[in-house]
Amino acid sequence: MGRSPCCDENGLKKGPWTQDEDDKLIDHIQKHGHGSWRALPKQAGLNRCGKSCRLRWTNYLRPDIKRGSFTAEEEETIINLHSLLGNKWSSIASNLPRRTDNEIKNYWNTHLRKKLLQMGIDPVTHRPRTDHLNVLAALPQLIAAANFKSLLNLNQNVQLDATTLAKAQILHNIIQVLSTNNNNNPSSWPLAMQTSDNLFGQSSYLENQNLFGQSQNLSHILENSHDEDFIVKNQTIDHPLDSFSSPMQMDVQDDHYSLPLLVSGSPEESKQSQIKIKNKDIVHDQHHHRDTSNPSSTNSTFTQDHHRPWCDTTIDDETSDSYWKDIIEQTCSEPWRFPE
DNA sequence: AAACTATTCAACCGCCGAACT
DNA sequence: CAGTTCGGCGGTTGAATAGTT
Repeated sequence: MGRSPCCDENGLKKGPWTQDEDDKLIDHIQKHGHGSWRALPKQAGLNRCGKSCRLRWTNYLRPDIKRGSFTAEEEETIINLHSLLGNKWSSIASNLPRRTDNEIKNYWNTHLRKKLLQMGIDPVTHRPRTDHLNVLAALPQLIAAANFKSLLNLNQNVQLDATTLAKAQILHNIIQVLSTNNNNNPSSWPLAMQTSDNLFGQSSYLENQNLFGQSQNLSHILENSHDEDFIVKNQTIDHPLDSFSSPMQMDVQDDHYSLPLLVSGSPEESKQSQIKIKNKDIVHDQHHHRDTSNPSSTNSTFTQDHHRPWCDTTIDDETSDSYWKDIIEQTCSEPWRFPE
């Protein structure tokens, strides 16, 4: 079956639409409706194929289209629906009044997908990534988990592999530098990072014995977080990044240790709230009861990525060790912004 | 100021299923 | 019933723009 593309017809114009073409299309549809898209171009005096006209109308000229930035609610809706529907853009669009599937698709590919990746969430499965990038992206959660376990005085005999340790060391340096450079002067970071001789020794969070003293594998911490010992009700724990930010607490309720609910604002809102860490940012996701045997596989959606200095960097699916170099470089080139 | 790189998004491409002939 | 047409969908492209060196 199938058919040849309608635009293969001789002499039909392709590419960006002119104002004159737009006017003709709008005028024709307002007067006669679109009827048969194939017949429309000739009737409207357009040297375009019907498909091109339909696309132009449905994605751009239609009067009921809402354009501009996506609201936080819209973002949340898209992410939630995408976790349920996958790349069913038309279905997702049907739940977002006045937004087109094309716009949602573009927004996903250019903003939301990256945002999820930066949070260590696989944008396809909507679950935490399991590759080494996840260790970085989910660092706050991982470290919090480690601290949490330490608080509970658990003893674990788990090997920490050298690679993970090395990466954690780099991250520790980064965070330590951030914590000691409250003047927002990124130019001082590289030197500070190079001269940091305080590896694992005095950190307020990395001196955690379970994490480094007893060589607790980071991922294993989460994998084992369903242990009964790991379940605490109605407690809050200090976030390990407290040393350079306002206290962040994890709400631990209902026998769940929850990863952050993922809700994100529009680009404008994200800028305003970037790097802002507040207690409310991490909440128990009561709407997504995940498998408690694997807390890392939360089905929660995204909230804010501003608790990472590398939040604006792009992390592709393809990974390599050079990534870590890039992380350091990017971290040092991007100013850390503190809560206002 | 120019060259280069990264990002955005409008538009196109190719495929599919339903309707039509 | 087979072939054709059509509308719709998701993936991809590439020009325009913004940012960086």
